[in-house]
Amino acid sequence: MPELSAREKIIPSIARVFRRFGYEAASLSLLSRETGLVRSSLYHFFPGGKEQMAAAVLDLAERHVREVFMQALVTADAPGRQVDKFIAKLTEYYEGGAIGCLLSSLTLHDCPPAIGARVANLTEQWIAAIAAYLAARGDAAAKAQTKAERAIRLIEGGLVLALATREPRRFEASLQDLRELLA
Amino acid sequence: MPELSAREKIIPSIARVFRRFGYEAASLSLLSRETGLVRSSLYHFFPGGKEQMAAAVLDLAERHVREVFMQALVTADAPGRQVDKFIAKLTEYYEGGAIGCLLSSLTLHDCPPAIGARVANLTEQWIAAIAAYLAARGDAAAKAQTKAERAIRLIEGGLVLALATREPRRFEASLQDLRELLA
DNA sequence: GTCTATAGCTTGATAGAC
DNA sequence: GTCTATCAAGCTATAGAC
Repeated sequence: MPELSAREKIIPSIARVFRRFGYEAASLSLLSRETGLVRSSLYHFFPGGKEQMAAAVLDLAERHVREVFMQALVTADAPGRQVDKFIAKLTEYYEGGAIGCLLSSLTLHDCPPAIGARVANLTEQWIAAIAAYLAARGDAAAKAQTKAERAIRLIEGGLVLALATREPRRFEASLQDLRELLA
Repeated sequence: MPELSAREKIIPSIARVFRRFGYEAASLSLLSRETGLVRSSLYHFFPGGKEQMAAAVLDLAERHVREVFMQALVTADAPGRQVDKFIAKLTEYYEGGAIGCLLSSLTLHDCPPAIGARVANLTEQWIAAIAAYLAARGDAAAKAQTKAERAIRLIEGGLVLALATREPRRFEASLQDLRELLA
């Protein structure tokens, strides 16, 4: 377990603010409150300001998709339980449908072009990773791609519905559909 | 065709800004530019400011769901084409996946409690309306409810995916799944 | 690395002329 | 009904002490 730098330690807090408020509304005051650092201290770590903070958050999200979500699909505590583990990690990250997704948070509304491009890239990576898993399981390439896109839609649609109706259990229902899709 | 008041005429423009930018980031400057009215003129129509503008936009959206989307499910140009018409109206409203949904725009990020509550209510109305359609078609009540929630997830998830990857065609793919679900 | 202080702009909202 | 003018508060960002 490598020790985290002061900079790395605050990135999850920053990520939470972006997920909750989106790019524009994630003000430095909110980021300051959530990280426990005053505004100018944030500029010490991120001279590029908000945009650099968002970029750092996306770096972490990219690693999370690779090292947590996709890793769950290749290793599991019990044999044949990869999908269960994947879904457990999703539930954990999205707090059971109580908090939104970076991908939608940052791109549903306007954000700097560079950030939007990175979100698009990360989303494609995620789809490709799920498609690769399905292909390794025996699906034909085209079928795997279609199912992977459907999987992401299930996750994102379930989150939107859960947040809009304030019924987190609707995200859980979405994950049940996801379980069937990937099984 | 009832003639529209000056107030009613600008509401669609206001709606577009909220859909594009969300509640917080939909600034009066943006609303002013889109409607062609200066800020104080907007306050003439909406003394309650942004929150009242959002409420007016939700009133319109409620009517749209009832009078356009749900109406499509009960009347069609050709017999047995209700679902096709419904999907055509969705494509039109969401501009083929190029623009987001009010429901997600307003609630994915923070917004005044009254607005959040109204979005939750509108979402439930929409689910209930689709469930009622499915029940009238012969589905059992519980099955109709599950399928209706799945339908909304398909629409919302497809929009998020289309916007995040800047690939509007992914919304169209989502609507194909919706066609199968409702058929 | 963390802070105080401050600059300069944009925000939501109000007052009042026409 | 549309405008100009204005306000206090919030915003992003910078300078510089410790």
